[in-house]
Amino acid sequence: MSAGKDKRDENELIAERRRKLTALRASGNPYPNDFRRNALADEVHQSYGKHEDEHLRGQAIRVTVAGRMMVKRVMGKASFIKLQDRTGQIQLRLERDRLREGLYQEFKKWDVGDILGASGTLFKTRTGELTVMADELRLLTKSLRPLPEKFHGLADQEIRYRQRYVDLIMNEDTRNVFKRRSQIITYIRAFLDSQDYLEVETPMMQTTPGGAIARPFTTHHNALDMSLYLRVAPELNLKRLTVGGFERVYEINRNFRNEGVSTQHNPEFTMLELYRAYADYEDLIVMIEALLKGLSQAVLGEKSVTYQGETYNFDKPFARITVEEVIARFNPDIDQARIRDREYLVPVAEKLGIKVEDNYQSGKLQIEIFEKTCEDRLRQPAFIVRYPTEVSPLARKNDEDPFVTDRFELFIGGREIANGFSELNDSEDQEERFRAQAENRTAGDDEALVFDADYIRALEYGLPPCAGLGLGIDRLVMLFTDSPSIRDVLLFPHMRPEVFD
RNA sequence: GGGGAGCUAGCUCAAUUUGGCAGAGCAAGCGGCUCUUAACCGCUAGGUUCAGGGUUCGAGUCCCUGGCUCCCCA
Repeated sequence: MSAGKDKRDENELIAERRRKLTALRASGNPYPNDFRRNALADEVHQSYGKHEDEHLRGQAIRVTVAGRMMVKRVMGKASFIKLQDRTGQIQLRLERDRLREGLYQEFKKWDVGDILGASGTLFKTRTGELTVMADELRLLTKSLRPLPEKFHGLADQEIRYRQRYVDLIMNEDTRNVFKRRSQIITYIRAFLDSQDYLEVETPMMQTTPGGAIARPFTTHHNALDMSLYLRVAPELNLKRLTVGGFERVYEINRNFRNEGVSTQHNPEFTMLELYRAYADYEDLIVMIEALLKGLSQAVLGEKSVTYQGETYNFDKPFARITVEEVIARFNPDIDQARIRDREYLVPVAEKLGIKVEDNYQSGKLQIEIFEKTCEDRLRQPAFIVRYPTEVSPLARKNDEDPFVTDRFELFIGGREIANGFSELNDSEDQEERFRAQAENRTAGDDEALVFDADYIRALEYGLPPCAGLGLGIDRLVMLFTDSPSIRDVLLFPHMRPEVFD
């Protein structure tokens, strides 16, 4: 659709507007920046919407507004138009005889999409719509490209994503998604700041991919002539800061993972990651429950959220169940006594269509089986706990059962929203885990962790006992905006390049 | 990576079982109209049907290749 479209874009409609622009240039500046408004659409509605017409006219309340003209209805010597600003729309009535000589004639040549400023007094129309009777009117920005049709608006998904500016002009729902996204992040910051967390920023470009099991992007630094990775997680740096004495830190920022693109995945995505000293994963579970409950209340005004027709409740403590228990629950045929037996699990996994690699031990097999058979059935908020040590190279082993770690993942609506654990602060144990990951990497697993000698050195100075958490902001925003695709909550989702010829 | 759906005027969409003059509404231009709400009335103009190739007397439609988007699966 978009390929090769640019040339034809210079069509008659644009040519006509360009002619108008040329005429405007001849008689003045079509892009002035000396106009200042004193009212926003929503403020005007809030302050005066309830007053009667007679009262409004008696008060002669003057306002000066500005915005993009979204509606233009000319009826001879009078018109109604609507201006849209960041708060909404306000109607204006223009009458030829109330405006400067000749201005109404000029206005009739202006187009929907142009940005205007106007002053006048408030009244209400016969149908009760609060309206500004304008006596001053200026063109502030000439628009050259026609907006989508006023009734259906912009529906083409591709254009909505590629030309988000048009989507934002046309679709209030889109504007509301991104306003809510901002509210959510603001709430999270306030929540953490109130608990004395320190917000930090750590490098996005690193010499190792960072602490997560994921495939990285690589880039190149020209002056230093060296390869760099875009981080897959800030985890190791944030724990270095915890070693340094920042006992409560967090970062809300981008991670980059070189994976497929889908309704759930974008190559760059936003995570909250936090670390808290003298706390374990159970403390974080309690914290997340409080965070989500408070967030829901703050953003939606209630303690539950309805997503794609299904309602999730944040009011009660969330379910907690171990990985092995949840596998048993959804796979009653599996022999629980042999759930750590690799020889037993391999054929079970293969029967499920899982491609079993030689280096998969029973923990990895458990997780593959879990992902295949359990994940999307976890609808109400649930913490899955005790992840196998094999797949948790940075998490603390459980004191009683070293096969598993003190780790959880939070699932809502069948999707992983958060991942957290008590941190591994035994440098010798960590060194062994890195070596195991390095072996996997040598065996061809390009998602495996890279041995990070400086991180071991940091741990050797002493990482206080602590717990850490990663929470996917995009997925959280999807949940709280009822958005079916991650692209709907990213202002500029990743797209293949548009071809301009 | 595999499967399915889609791409027609600036926008939203049509175009008959089985190939036969590519249309409407909005937007635009001109004219009319001093309370409209997708304002209304009249006239006019607007097309590389995603791109390239093929079949055919004739292709938006059928076939092949490619591009981009969406959805499902891995």
